[in-house]
Amino acid sequence: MQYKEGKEKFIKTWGELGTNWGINKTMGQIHGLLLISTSEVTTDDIMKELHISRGNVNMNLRSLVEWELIHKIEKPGDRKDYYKAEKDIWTVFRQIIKKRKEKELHPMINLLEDVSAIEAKDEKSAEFLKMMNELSLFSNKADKTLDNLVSSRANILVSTYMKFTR
Amino acid sequence: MQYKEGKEKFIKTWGELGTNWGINKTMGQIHGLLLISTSEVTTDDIMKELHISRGNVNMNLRSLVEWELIHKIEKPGDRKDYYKAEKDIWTVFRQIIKKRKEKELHPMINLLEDVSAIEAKDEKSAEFLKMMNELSLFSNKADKTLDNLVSSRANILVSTYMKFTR
DNA sequence: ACAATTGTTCAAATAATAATGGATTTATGC
DNA sequence: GCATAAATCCATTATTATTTGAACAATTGT
Repeated sequence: MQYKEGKEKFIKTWGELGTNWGINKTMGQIHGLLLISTSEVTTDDIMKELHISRGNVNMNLRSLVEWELIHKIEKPGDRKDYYKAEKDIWTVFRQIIKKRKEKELHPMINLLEDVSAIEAKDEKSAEFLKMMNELSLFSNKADKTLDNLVSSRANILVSTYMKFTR
Repeated sequence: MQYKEGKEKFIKTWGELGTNWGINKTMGQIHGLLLISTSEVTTDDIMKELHISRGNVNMNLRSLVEWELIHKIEKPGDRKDYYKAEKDIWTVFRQIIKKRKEKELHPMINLLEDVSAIEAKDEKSAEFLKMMNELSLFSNKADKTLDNLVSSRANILVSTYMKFTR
């Protein structure tokens, strides 16, 4: 396989993967492109490479920066913006977990707390409360577990471990 | 808050959550409805409750059965199909992990293996291979970790643990 | 101050995804 | 085996999400 083919396959697949992680296809493709770039890239580089419009690139770059998956680099004496990806995979993973926790887990935890306020006056509401309680226990446990994963030095531990288990 | 309101909020939120987990909105809502039902439900029950068409219910019930998040129940002397949800949250979670692993992680692992076949003949391809290797290490580690999570008796352990950490 | 370059916004167009509802198939009781 | 009820399929329609591109704003060098 040639480099070019591999690159294209990777970008395509990375984009598809993104759609399952709260990252849309183009956003994923841009991220994939930056991940394998040896140098910083500009909006025009991306437009040319992925055949997408300036507006699209701009919006998705903003999202990626917001997710802290890429970094903007301003060069003195150059009015272009340059971007480079966070290349530490573990950090990328943690960033995504962090974002998804905010977007998904927390609203659910809040909801479960809210709806626990109903009265258990019959079988239906009793069953409902029972399920809400189980979901609460689970969600809160998951929240804590993910916090550990994200905030801890697990980074180093896993990176080291990985070297021995490939 | 009344039961009815709580129920509606839960179903709505569960549906929205689903969209982030490879489960579409309606599929999530049906799952939510079954999760809090005290008895087995039929297609007509769901149509009435969620105001959606028979075809839609049918398609999504099939997906839910395929994901093993709900079970079909056939009653002798009754030609209707009944459904009930898997109510053990840990099992639900494991089922979703299992499905997503197949759908997302495995294609990625395969891709990474494929593209590792390119030659490292210049800086770009060397960098590319380096990143593919890091992603491989990470993906394979994740795969194994999730396997443990899904297949092991962690079920019992976590359920027990959860009782003490709420 | 002006021209040139780059970045940003957003309404409209397009594409992707999901839902409908009628046609068809399947299963069951009589 | 026939009538009927339920399930399934799927072409069409509706909805939602994404992309475009042109207008506008910001920045910098001259």
